[in-house]
Amino acid sequence: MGRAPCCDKANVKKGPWSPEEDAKLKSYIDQYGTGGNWIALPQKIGLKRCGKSCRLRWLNYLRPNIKHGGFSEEEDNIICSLYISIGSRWSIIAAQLPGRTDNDIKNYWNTRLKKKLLGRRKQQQAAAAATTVEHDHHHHQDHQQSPTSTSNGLSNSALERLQLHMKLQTLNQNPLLHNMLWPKLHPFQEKLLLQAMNDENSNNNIMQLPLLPQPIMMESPLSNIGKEIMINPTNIASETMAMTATTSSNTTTTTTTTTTNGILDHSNCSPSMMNNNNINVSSYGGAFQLGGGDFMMGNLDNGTTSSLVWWSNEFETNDVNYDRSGSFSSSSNDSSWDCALRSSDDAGLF
DNA sequence: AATACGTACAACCGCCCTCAG
DNA sequence: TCTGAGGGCGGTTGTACGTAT
Repeated sequence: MGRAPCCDKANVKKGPWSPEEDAKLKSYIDQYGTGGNWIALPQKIGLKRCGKSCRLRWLNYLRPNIKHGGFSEEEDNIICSLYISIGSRWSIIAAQLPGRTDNDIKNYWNTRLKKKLLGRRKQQQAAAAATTVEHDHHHHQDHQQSPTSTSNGLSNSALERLQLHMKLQTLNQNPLLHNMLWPKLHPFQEKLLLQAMNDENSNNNIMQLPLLPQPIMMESPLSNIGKEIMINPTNIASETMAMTATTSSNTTTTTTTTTTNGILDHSNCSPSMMNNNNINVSSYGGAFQLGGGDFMMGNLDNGTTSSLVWWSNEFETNDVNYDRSGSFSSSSNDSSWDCALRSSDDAGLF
């Protein structure tokens, strides 16, 4: 059963916003706020616009401190690492980049960054030609039938992330991703990726990529090796998770903030992977072991900032598998990290 | 100069989730 | 417990602008 439309489509203006409309909307919200009801807003102001359209215009363009264009290399790195880790959760990625909107990042990724990293499709095909049968150019036509997945069940996003992952492995000195090291794919994951790219006629719709049973070894120097980052119990079940861990040389202080639907929440809910609430930065030379759980992690380290991505199949507690993705960032005197994690359900895509 | 093609980005569509009643 | 309105989100489209032929 369909839903009633949120507004009278016939009497609503669409298309680009005029400066007058912008001014009306901005001055009203500056003065009175949104009132928590976008649908009613345009009527109050006298705008012939859908409430959703007003919301979008405000969030993506009119609200204060919005940045447009001019993405920095650091922002590129964060977007890339988060995309590999959590996929197209643009709102979560945007939350890590102050002043950026999910729409902006999504557009930037689709139109520029993806091409910058992966190159053109023909180049991808050429790279894959040694081991695969060329078929990739059918993807656009596939949209009618299967807009979000390949015939073997891997989502296009997951496939793209795998391709990106493999591509980055081959680029020891990618000028864009300076000093960035990525964990290698497990041979079995690699095999499945190639199979996914080859197997045009496969009917397998439940393909899952297994996780590695051990941490990835890497050689990236990381200033925090040997230190221990304390993480307080955190409500993992929250829609969006944000944690901040602050460390200093010998003493460890922890500030943990969990955001549940925009509301700060410090309730107790410790996932099994965070044994003793410790994230132990082990001597794996950039790989991290976390509470003894099975996980993989990659990092990028430019000397002052390290960004980590990791995923685990131990992301569960109280017999509940959480299917939410989350992210946390931590800062210390000598480094700051931005991390993203994936739950076991999603991890199969990687 | 005209046309075709490519790119960037604002905006829309429609599905999903949350939560109040 | 159920229902539906509103908000959030990702995917997609429309269009202006730039570049190549």
